[in-house]
Amino acid sequence: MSYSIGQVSKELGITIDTIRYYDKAGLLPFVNRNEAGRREFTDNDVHLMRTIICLKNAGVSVADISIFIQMRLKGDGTLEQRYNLLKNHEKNLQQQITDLKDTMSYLKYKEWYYKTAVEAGTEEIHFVPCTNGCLPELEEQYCDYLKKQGDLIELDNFVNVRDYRNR
Amino acid sequence: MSYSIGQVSKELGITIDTIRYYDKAGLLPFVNRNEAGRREFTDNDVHLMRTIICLKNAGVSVADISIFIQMRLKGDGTLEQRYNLLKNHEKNLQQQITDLKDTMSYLKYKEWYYKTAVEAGTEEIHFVPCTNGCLPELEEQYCDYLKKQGDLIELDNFVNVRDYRNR
DNA sequence: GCTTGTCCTGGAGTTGACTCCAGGTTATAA
DNA sequence: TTATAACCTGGAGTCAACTCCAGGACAAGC
Repeated sequence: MSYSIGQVSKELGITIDTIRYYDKAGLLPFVNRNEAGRREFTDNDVHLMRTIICLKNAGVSVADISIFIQMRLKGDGTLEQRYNLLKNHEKNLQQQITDLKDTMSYLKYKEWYYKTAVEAGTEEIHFVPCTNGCLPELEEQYCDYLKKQGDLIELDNFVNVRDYRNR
Repeated sequence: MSYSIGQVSKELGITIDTIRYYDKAGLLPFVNRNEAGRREFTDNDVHLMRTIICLKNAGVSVADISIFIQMRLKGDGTLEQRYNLLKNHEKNLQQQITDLKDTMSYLKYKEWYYKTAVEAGTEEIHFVPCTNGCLPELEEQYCDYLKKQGDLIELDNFVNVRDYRNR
């Protein structure tokens, strides 16, 4: 049993053009063709493509994934290299996750900022009078708000982010 | 006290060209110039730029950040719109974090796959004999490994990801 | 006062990851 | 059997986000 490019496209949620682009870029050397030259994908091919998409989601470039696939073709001699490549991308990924969490923390602070401003009807409640600069105690006020909410995890995270940003 | 574009560049870890690009794109209408036409950044400007970089890290496009900044210039009438814009990006961000965590889970599985293959000296230990396809019980083996390690959180996450992928 | 460094603008070039198109072949359904 | 749907290739186009460059102005150290 095999699948056409259109079926795989639907299954994986990526366009036909993208699959062909990946093929051109050397990401799919394992996909066979029928007599007419059309691609025929096996279940295993689709599984491998899920791994490729996973690496993409992890922020690995098409060029790097291509290197990984080329190593795969070379056999067992490259096992360790492949392991190291993944380990490296795990580090990147961990950093990305940390960054996004920090960004989220900051975003929540900004949401609080705008929620309170909307309630007050003006942004000025956060400014030093007669300026466009924020009050120095603003972040402290937000911490108090988090404490009142009992959100100690977010509080802890925000304090870290704030320390970093004001470094 | 004010800073030159070069100082800000170092402070924020982005290039001078990128700062000028952001300015051209309408992200920095608040930055003033001196008599000679050079940009002079205040502490508050730098603080605002950190927020812009934060939004960038959250995956917000330069065009969307520009909209946000334009709303800021329009004053209190846009407070609610700004809050909603942030709330929307919070959703995106939460999705990104979830995706990255799932990707991480899958990456760890692949690392285990390669670690065991390296130890065995060949990738074939994971294949159905005489094929290039993986054993159907492979993921189960990994689950057993996680259980033995006592890593029940990762186990739980991996099972979810696996269910989704094998949907 | 001269050299070297930092800044300015407008605009062109680059990169990565697609996305689209022309022109053609094969498969399927009425 | 004929239309239309799905596939093929090579190559051009697009888009976002930079990145670089030419040509010129101002600043700072010696």
